Amino acid sequence: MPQNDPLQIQDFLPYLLNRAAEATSLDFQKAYKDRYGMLRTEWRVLFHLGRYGDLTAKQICTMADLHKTKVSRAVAALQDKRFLERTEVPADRRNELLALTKLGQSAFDHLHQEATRYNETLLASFSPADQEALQRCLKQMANIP
Amino acid sequence: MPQNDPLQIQDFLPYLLNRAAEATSLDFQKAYKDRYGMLRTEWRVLFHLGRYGDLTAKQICTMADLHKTKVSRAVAALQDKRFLERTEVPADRRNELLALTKLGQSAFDHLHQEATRYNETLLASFSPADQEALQRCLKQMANIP
DNA sequence: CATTGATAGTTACAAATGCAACAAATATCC
DNA sequence: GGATATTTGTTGCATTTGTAACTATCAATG
Repeated sequence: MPQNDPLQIQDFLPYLLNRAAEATSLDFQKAYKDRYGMLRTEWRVLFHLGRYGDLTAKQICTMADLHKTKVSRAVAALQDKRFLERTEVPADRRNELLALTKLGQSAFDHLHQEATRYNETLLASFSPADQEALQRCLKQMANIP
Repeated sequence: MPQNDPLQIQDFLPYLLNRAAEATSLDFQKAYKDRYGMLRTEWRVLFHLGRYGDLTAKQICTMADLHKTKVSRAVAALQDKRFLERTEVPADRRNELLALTKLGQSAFDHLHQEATRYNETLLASFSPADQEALQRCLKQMANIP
């Protein structure tokens, strides 16, 4: 049984994933930070509402695996910026349904387009087989179906 | 030219990478957080010193792509916990060479073993081809040679 | 060698995060 | 139907991070 070389830091997946995540996130941040004054979590929440329709905060927590505190503050910030509105759900007044405003919708439309373009550019440098392997492995590690 | 489906959040690489990075990092954190009281950046710095020998803070900044502030604080914390010592470099007194203590070395030995095991377990669920594709794509996105 | 500029590292302050405690509404169980 | 538990969401406080300003040392240029 051969003794392998000692693990290098750049082969340690949590490290490698963090570096790749930070590099790409900081890169894409250029699309929303200055223009819309959003933070990363706000952009994530906006994406969910724009792409998947009106949701409650709890639903976003579950879908995005975000802590309710983080979502609560992102929602408040998006509301301050007039990107979304809350409407009470009479059936269960603990819930508040979150919906994008016209402004929020147009920001989403633009950013979703940018995200699509960015993603395509990133993926374009990999072979189709690599793209497929990458997505499959990442989803498994992230516990995403 | 076919119009693809609108991009899903779980196919957006910065998001997917962040989720995978968080999931694996939180998982591996179990190895060092309670037992050694380290934060993620401290563990990273420890790894560099243990794996690559004595380094200056600046060298760690460059290698790990970390801001000097973060490294400065991680080094101070590791020093407080007696995991490393600083020695002045007479040739250039701006530099301080960082070296693990016996305690730091033994923590590294243990954690490096844990990291190796953790990494192997993670990778074991992927085919060799997938493993190779994953590492290649991640390194490219992270700008790591 | 004196002035200016660059580099290594620290610190101060503001912003963001995590965690626990909290309030309000609903569900459960006797 | 009333006590208790659970769920949704917010708030307060401590910790962590990011940014910019700072100190100290060295390099370069006249």
